[in-house]
Amino acid sequence: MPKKTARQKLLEAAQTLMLSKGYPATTVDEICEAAGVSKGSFYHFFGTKEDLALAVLEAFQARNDRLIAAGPQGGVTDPTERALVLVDHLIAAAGEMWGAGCLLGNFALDLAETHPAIRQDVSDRFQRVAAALSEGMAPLASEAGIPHAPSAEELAEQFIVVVEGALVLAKAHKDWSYVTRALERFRQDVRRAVSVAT
Amino acid sequence: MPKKTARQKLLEAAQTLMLSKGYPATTVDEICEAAGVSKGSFYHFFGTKEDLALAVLEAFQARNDRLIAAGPQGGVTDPTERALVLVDHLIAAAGEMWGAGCLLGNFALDLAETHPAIRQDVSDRFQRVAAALSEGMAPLASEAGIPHAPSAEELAEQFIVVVEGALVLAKAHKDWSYVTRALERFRQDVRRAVSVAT
DNA sequence: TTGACTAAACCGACCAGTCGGTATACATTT
DNA sequence: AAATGTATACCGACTGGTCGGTTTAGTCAA
Repeated sequence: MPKKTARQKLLEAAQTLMLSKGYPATTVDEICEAAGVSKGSFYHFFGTKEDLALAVLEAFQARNDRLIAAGPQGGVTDPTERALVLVDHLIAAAGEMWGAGCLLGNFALDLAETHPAIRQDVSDRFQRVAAALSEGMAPLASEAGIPHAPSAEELAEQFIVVVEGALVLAKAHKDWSYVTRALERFRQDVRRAVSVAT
Repeated sequence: MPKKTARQKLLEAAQTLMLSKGYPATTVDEICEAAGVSKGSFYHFFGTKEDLALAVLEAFQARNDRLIAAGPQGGVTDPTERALVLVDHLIAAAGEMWGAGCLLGNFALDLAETHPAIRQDVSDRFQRVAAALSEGMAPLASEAGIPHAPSAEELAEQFIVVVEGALVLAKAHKDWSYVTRALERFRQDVRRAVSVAT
């Protein structure tokens, strides 16, 4: 069982570098140096740079899945309340999940046209989190007491849209508060659309 | 009369290529070939690839400014109505403005860490459109008949967030309808936040 | 012995940027 | 009107360096 170090260090170094500079600007040599690992090792573990990117994507989303599942919404019994707690938790954990950016969004913009396999992988992963969030937000949709209220799928989709868009602005302005504000507005929009106080 | 051909063709080719593949993956040779212009010409007009990127950015935003200004909101007298017409126009013209993506967003994610000058330029341009939209949306903020209603600045910021985020998803899924839906939801959110019917 | 791993030299493709040169147009001089 | 100067547009082979990836030669632990 190949375990602990080299591969893991490569994944972490690659994630950091690719989040900050993007995939094309991150060189294999650079990743190896940052990980303190030889290039021979790199190609022992990953067939190509693209393979590494897919593995990093997997690790990135696995971590976020864990962070979402670790929220307090599990302990809430009332369905509507649980959905609202989920939204609050997503917002509270945003820094941990996307503090350095979102690999899915970065890769989508960078590689959609040039690396079809990565684009497909990113697309699938977006679908998966959309489905998961949609399930968690379902009570908010059935609750809807207002005309043109969005479905659970729409709420989930809009959440992802807001996160990705806010990250773009945060990076452009080097100011993470764009994310905080955008998510807070999303929170208010959801509550208005469903007519829940606060 | 300003000269017509080579420089202009380079700008157009570069815009198309950079929107689709991103800045780093777009080579100078490729731009020259697409423009039907020699490399010598390229470096006659632009000092570096980065200079070209800045020029393309300028052209991109100039075009969008024109498209926004060309909307029907100018002819509306009632302030609130005019602001709502502006929002509708932005959504209607989204395809023309961002049908192939948004250079500001692409560059922000791609180049923020590696090309400080471009990042600064993008940041300034985002600020500029935010200010312009904010001015156009001001009546909606003062109208606010609902608690926690967003300010005009917040409305403008959220609009940009939604556009950029939706473009990320559209590219990931190769499906532009993500933009249409996200903007439609934004429209509803705005009207709810300001309590205007429809 | 075998399989995980290191170290570094190496390769071919490719890339941004350079350089020497030609072409045209329009002045200025003779 | 011819000759000359000059500024700008434009060309494409070429250079120096970088990148992803390979190869070789070896280390170390189970």
